[in-house]
Parts: sequence; structure tokens; C-alpha cells
Amino acid sequence: MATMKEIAELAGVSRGTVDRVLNKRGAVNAKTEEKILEIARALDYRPNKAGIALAAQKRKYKFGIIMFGIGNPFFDDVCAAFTEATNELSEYNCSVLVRRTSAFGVEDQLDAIDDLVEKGINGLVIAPQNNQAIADKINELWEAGIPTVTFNTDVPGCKRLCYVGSNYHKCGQTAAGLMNLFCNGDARVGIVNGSKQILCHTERIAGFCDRLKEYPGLSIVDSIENNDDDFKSYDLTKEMIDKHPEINALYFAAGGTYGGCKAVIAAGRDKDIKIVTFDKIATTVEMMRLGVISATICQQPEVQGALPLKILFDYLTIGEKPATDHVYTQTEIRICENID
Amino acid sequence: MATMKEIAELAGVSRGTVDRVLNKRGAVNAKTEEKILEIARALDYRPNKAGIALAAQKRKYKFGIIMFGIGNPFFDDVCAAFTEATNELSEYNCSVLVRRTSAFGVEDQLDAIDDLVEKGINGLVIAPQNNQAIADKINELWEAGIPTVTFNTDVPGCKRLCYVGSNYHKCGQTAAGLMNLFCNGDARVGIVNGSKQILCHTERIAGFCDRLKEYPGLSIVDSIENNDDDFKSYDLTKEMIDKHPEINALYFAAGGTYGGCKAVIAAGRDKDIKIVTFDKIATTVEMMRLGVISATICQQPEVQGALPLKILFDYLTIGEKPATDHVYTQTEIRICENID
DNA sequence: TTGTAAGCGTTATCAT
DNA sequence: ATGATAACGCTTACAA
Repeated sequence: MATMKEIAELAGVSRGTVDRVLNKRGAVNAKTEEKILEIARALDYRPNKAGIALAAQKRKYKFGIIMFGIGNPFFDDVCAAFTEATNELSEYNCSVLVRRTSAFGVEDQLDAIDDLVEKGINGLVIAPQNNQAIADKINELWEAGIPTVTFNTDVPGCKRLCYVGSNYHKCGQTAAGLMNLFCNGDARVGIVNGSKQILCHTERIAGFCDRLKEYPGLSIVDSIENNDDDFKSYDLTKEMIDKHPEINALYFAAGGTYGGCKAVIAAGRDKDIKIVTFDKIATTVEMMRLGVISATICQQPEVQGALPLKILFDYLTIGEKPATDHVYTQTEIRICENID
Repeated sequence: MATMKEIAELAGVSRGTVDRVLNKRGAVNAKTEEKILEIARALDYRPNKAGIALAAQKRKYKFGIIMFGIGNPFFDDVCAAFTEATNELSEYNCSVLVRRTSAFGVEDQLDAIDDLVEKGINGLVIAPQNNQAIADKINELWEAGIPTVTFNTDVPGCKRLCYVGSNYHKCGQTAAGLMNLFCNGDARVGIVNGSKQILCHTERIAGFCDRLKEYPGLSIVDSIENNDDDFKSYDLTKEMIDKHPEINALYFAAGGTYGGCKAVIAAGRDKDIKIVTFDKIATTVEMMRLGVISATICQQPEVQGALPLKILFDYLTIGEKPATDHVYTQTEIRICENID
């Protein structure tokens, strides 16, 4: 593998000049530039990661992370991955600042961003509120040379390196496919949603509905909103399955799964209602072991934690952008046997 | 993060001495050794990966890969991952030699190993034949300072760094769970196996049987062996479902899936027989789109390709051993909606 | 037993 | 516009 030193020797110039050409910094004579580029191409020069990483340490990058979901067990898993990734980055002299804000509240997030910028971060990782003010702020950072990676949820129309997270639409489609299989082509589904205001939730339902035309025996009987509250979920689920005894499947598109399951058990219907949920949290695993939940669809919280930091680091050090605008995590189907 | 240089200054010695202590090379005065270790502990010293990698490049490591499965599409996916990983390692001045041998034939494998050793490899990645001679050879390499990582299948009783691959038993259990769900607790299963001689295949069946006691409605009606041959599979599957019209589910534990599916279609039973298979190959995807295969269980070929090389590299450079003896790939459930 | 110095490939600063 | 040089953290051959 060719090195800058070799290229310099072949071109009869110093490594400094090669560096200037290859990394487009400073002015170089057009002719020598052409010569250097040609040699680099001929030798298929690719920068050495170890060398870059070593040199980059002098810069001591600082990253900021903003996530909501205090008390949300899913985000605890993401957070664990952030910690892990932070440890790895510390070997490259990088540091990470985390801010966990409340789930709703655009002001909170804007403040957190300002705070982190003031602390001198070189890159931002954020699960953004779906709000124009946030998008504007991210654009502002971009112009100021601070790249952002969104994760878990995205916000449209902002300049960011990429989004890392679930393909909610595909998850919804997958849920529909599972329902159809579990009910042998005759699924009369009750939907338990979190909130119509939250894009992720509605996308999961849109994806589900997308597949209705594919499966004629799959239909939606009724749907409720629990605002991710287990007790509200309990009451409303109970009401729904009482009102519609024909329901033989429940699709939990968001939180409040535990409450909903409890309602199904209380109604004595846990043997004849198939349940599909999202994410792997302790209560969901419990319900799975009891045979109440048939399957849960996971979205790789560990990747959502690790990858954004890695992407920022690679961008800042080697200038490498992610291949795609959307880096989707896997749509993982878990049943009792492969839950851990 | 503390560096060896800092430790050396604090201890009032040279970095050479610190290196000798921290990496246990050469003799050091017991007292200075103690002092250095103490400082290292106090500062939570952890070696800098970039520095190590950079210094390691002078060694220009050479790795050997031995895999069977010529013409096996699953191994083509693994192979693509090897190529990808090879490209990444080339940035660290490492090179990789690949040998693909026939699926059966211990001699072939032994010869391939000898050939690679002669070429001067520093580490070996192999999907080993389940044979004592192979185990002995791997032990020999270990004693000679050449570490091995097994992948895809393992061989008992040999000194290797670790095994990277599927947990076949868990895969079998997962298949049982799926069958039970798809047949609503009343599954009368026909098993289509590859060969009783191949450990992976029998383990997948053992795992399946493991869950029979959990699901009283799940039973095995009959089982056949197709030696991974699609045409044999076609004939035998046809025979089996003709003979046992009560069969409402087929479990393909190995290859020959396409032939088996064709038999089911030919018998006009593709609507009332649920099929679970392994791996994602082109023909399986086709059958899934047709609704013939309900689910297929995958084993991360991309991880099986990438991880073994990375493990060898990390071991040789930073001396880091994998955390566990068995690095299992995920047991991934794929249905039509999340197959790609 | 310990120290010195060069080298891995890149980046950055200073001088010319 | 270009070159020289030091620095990043670690390894290693050689000298003392």
C-alpha cells in the first residue's frame, strides 16, 4: 500500500506538498498538483487509518449527545452503547458530553444544544424533536462547521451527516407480515398506538396498513391511543377487546405494552389473542416468557448508540461521509427463543 | 488518557522500561516494575490503539483463510465479507490468502493448511472439518505461535482463539418456536435434513426437539435426508407429504430447500403447509416472495466473514483475546417483509 | 537492567 | 508555492 512519503519521493517533492494536494489545503502549483494526483491514482493511494487516527489525537475532539427518554428503558440500552463507544473514543483523546432532556419540549433541546456548543463540541449527536426550530439550529451548526448526526428519530429538511435508526415504515410492514402468519391469514387487529403526534408511531402504523392489500384476511378493527402510559393502556385495551370480541390480534405500535398485556390477561384472552410489540424491554421479555407476546420487533439500540459517534469521528478525522443519508438499523424479529 | 511517555516521566525511567513492564518483555528490576505498575493502575492506563496499530504495520501480518462451499451461495456471502475485511486490513499493511476446498475431504484441508503455513501466515481462519487430524493440526499451529479462529463450524478439543458462528442449537429452538406460532399450537412437522453426519444439521434438529416438551401441540411426523441435493430433496419431500397428509409444516434444517419447496407446490399444498428454512439465498428469497416459505433463520454471514480476521488482528497487535470462547452470531428471523 | 533513537503514516507549524 | 521538522503513542534494535 502506497504512502504519502513514497508519493513524495516519486514526485520529487516534500510530503508537505503531497499533503496539501491530497487534502486540498493551501495552494500548490497546478503542474506539480497534477503530477502528484496522477501518481496517487496510479498507486491506488488510500490514506492509512492508523496514521490519521494518531495524528488526529492532537485535536482532542469533543462530541455532544442529546437524547430524551429519561426513565425510558429503551433509551437506557442506547445510553449503554454510548458509554461503550465513549470509552473506545477516549483512546483517541476524544471526549463526550451527554444531555438527557425531557421527551417533549423544544426549548429544552435548543438550550441543550446551545450549552454544548458553548462547551466547544466539534460534532453533535441528537434524537431531535420533530420541529422546524431544531432543524434551523442544526443547519446553523452545519454552517459553523459542526456536523450533526440524528439518531432514533429524524427531522426533515436539515443539513446533517446522516440519520441512524429504525426504518419505521418497514417495521410496520414486518408487523403486518407477522400478524398474518400468526393468525393464519385471518387477523382481526386492534391497534394500540402511542400518539398520533409522534412520527415514529404513525409511520409504524402506515407501514402496517401498507400491507393490508397484500393480505386480504388482515383487517383493522379498532385503534386506541395510550400516550405511552401503561395504566391508560390497560383501561383502553380492556375496553377495546370487550367491545370487539372478534379481535384476535393486538398491534402495539409504541409504549404501554405492559399495561395492554395485563388487560388481555385480566380478560382471560391471552391464549386467543396474538400480540406483536416493539423493542426489548424487561416487561416485554416477561410477557414473552409467559407466552402472552408472540413477537417483538427490535431496532438495534446498541447500533444507535455506537454508530453515530463513529460516523462523526470518521468524518472529522478522515473526512469520510457515510455512504447513505439514512443508515437504517436492522428490523429484528424476536420471539421467546431468540430474545437474548 | 495516560500514555507510556507520561508514566515514564512520573516513574523517572525511560519509555523503554515502561514498555518492558507493561508488555512483559525482558527483565526489569522488581522495584521499578512495581512502581510502574502502580502508576499505570493509578492513571488507568490503557494502550492507545492507533499507536499500536501504527507500530504494528512494520510487521506486515499475513493471514490465511480456508473455507469450503464452492458453489454454495451462503459461502459466497461470507466470502464477500472476507474481501471487505481484507481491504480494511490492507490499510494496516496486512495481506490475506484464501483457499476454498471441497466440502468433504480432510486431506484437502490439511494440505491447504500446510500450504498456507509455508507461505508464512501469522494467523489462520478456518471452517474446519469435524475431524481429529484437523484439531491436531490446529494445536500444532498454536504451539508454533500461529493462532487460529474457527468460523461457521467448530471442531472440538483444539486450541483456538475462538469460534465465530451460529448457535445451531438456539437456531433449532427458534425454528420450533416459529412453527408453533405459525400453526397456532398445532404443528405436525416433517423434517427435511441434510445429513446426520454433519454436526450443524443435527444440532439444528436437536434444538428443535428440545422445545417439543414446551409445545405439546408440536410433533414430528417424519424426517428425511437429502444430502443438500435439490433433486433428491424434491423426490423425498414429495414422498413424505404424500405419505403423511397430516403434515402441515416442513422444517428444512439444511440445504435442498428449493427442491423441497417445488415438491410442495407440485403437490398443491403450498397454502396449507408452513415452511421454515435457514439462510438467505436467492432461491429462498424467491420462495418467500411467493408465500411458500414463511420464515428463514439467518446467521449473519457478513459477521462470519469480517469478525475472525478482526479478532486475529487484534490478538496479534494488541494481544487482546475475544471475551468468550464462542462468539455467536445473531439468530435472525426473516420473513417476506424484512428479508432485505 | 536500563536508556536511546529510529520508525510506522499523517498532520501542522514555521521558515523560506 | 514549497520544504523541513516535530508531534501523535507505541515498538524494537542496539547501545550502555
